[in-house]
Amino acid sequence: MARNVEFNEEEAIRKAMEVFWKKGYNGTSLRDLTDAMKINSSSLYNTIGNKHELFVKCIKNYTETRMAELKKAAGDTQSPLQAIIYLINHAVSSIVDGNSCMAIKTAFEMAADDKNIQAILKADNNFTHEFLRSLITKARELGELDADEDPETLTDYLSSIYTGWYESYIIHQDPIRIRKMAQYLINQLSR
Amino acid sequence: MARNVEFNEEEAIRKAMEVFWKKGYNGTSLRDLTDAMKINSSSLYNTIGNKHELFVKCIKNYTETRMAELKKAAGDTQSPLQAIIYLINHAVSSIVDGNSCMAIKTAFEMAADDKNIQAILKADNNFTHEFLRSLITKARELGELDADEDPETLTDYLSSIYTGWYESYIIHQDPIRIRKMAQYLINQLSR
DNA sequence: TTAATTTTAAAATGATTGTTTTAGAATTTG
DNA sequence: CAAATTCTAAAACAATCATTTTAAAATTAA
Repeated sequence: MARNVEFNEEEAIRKAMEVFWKKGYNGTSLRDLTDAMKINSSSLYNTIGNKHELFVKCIKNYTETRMAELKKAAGDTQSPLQAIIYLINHAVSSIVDGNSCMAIKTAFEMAADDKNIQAILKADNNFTHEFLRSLITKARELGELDADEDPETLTDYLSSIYTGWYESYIIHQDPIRIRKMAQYLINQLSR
Repeated sequence: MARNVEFNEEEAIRKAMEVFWKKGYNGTSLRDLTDAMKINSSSLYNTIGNKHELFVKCIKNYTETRMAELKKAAGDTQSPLQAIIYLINHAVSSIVDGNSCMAIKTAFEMAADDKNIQAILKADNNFTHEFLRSLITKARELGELDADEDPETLTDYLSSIYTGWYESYIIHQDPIRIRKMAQYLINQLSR
């Protein structure tokens, strides 16, 4: 009948994601995107859709990759508290690596006005929440963690805490500050 | 010699700030601005400057207003710990009011690429830091706060913690979650 | 009042925005 | 191979972008 799509859609979306990640939705032009994806705009509109639809695919790709990574990290079932500490240190590493989190940037740029985007971020958030909560519950059962607060709140508290660390790093570019805040948090949990 | 500027520059900047605050820098067009400011673009360019210069004035206005509010709140010198708790609750109120913080939005949208903006946010951050640190130091001298961690780190920890609460509220729109996280933090400090 | 000067509104600027059309090259299936 | 189909590249699209120009209205000081 006819030929197939020439470019690799997955790879093209990954390229587009990098651009959106760096420049934000409104800061990215369609030419920025097609340049990075190395495809013509007609191909883009034929196979993927318009700018907004492309962005949705990118942010979904981003959150799904993160969820997969989290699942993988779960495989190493050390003690639950150690797993939590591992996750905190993992966050620290990605912060001081310099590229800010795309989900956070997107939340502040778009989620208040764009219910579609908001729902995607919410799903991602809920996944992380579930994941963390299960670790916290296990840690309490094993006596690794105090049982003085309800686990839901502690989960919320933990899963939102490092957003401010990203902001701090953007503004001050100081890895030591981030590491110290993380250590402070870990000390709070461990005692 | 010649006539004076007709419009009130301060008020015009305040109007512009509201637009930037809501839509971000890249999401705001010059027409959005001149419509809100109720001035012609030629007047804008003659008296204030271009879009970026206007934004700088807006974000400066925002941070300066916040600094003034913080100074005012300092006047009520209750116990330093009570002052800290007051500030936490103040943050909660402004979060659940719905308008996200302009400084945070700007940090994630621009500060990584725009050193000028970064410096303004850094100055604002340093001011808050100094303010909080002095409260923390006093609280420790009065025995209201444990002296087990260095005050710099605790200050960093506190001043960055509510950025994640803003994000949580944008995504989940749940005031109770924010209040519980704040209460958890206050309990951590007070015990 | 008049000359000098500046502000203003409206229109024009060229560049860039996101998106679509046109036309032809490529590929698949019968 | 040949017809059908769908892809791709390049150009065109109108709309909007930030910014500037034009020209007249307004205000000031002499």
